[in-house]
Amino acid sequence: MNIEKVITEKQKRAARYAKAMGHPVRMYVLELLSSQSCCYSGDLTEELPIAKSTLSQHLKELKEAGLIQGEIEAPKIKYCLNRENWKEAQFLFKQFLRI
Amino acid sequence: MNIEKVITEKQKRAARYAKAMGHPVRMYVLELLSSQSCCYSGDLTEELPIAKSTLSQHLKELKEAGLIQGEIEAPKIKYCLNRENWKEAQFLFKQFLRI
DNA sequence: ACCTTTGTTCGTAATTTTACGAACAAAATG
DNA sequence: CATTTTGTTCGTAAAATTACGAACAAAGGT
Repeated sequence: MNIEKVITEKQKRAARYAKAMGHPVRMYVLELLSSQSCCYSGDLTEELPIAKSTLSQHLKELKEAGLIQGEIEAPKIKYCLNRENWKEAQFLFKQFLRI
Repeated sequence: MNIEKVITEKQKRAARYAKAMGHPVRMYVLELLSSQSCCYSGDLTEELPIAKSTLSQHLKELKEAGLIQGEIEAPKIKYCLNRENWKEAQFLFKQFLRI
């Protein structure tokens, strides 16, 4: 009854993405990026009532989960969805939710 | 820049569901329930290599997020998806992921 | 060169999550 | 009525999450 044998890789990947989506601020960022292709974190700092260090942490989590990526456009950083992983997330949730 | 004004209720609901889905064990349970309409937590205890108290905690979280519900069928408890909220989750993720 | 802008990292703190075993509760079964 | 089955709750501990401000780093503008 090894955990590796019971829970599939797909389930783990889906859970990983879900976890990253599991905070209102991160959900906000993802939804923004899925609607407008990219944004600067400065915009987010202005819009969201959280410290920039906190936002930075949330963006880092989204990056580590593979859902977004940042591109330096000095002195700013342009964030976009990571299209490949976004597609995977779409696929996994589609299957999972049967939609 | 009130948090309530920036982040929508939908985003908060979606994040709440995502958070509940954000653990492999809970993902496993949800996927099982979406595939077979119901199960007994005893079955889960046998399948999953975790303490029954831990499983109970995960089921409680899924219940509190509104994704599942338990029905007493003494001495067991039968778990099913909460169809209404599951539909809402489907809807929210469908919108969010654009699928 | 200096200053401003932009964003990360660090240090810290409070809270939440995850996990376990032991104890407990409820109810069926012998 | 004692025992077994089933699952929750409690106590505890370790780790992760969330949040902030201060300090720092990088690079563009003056």
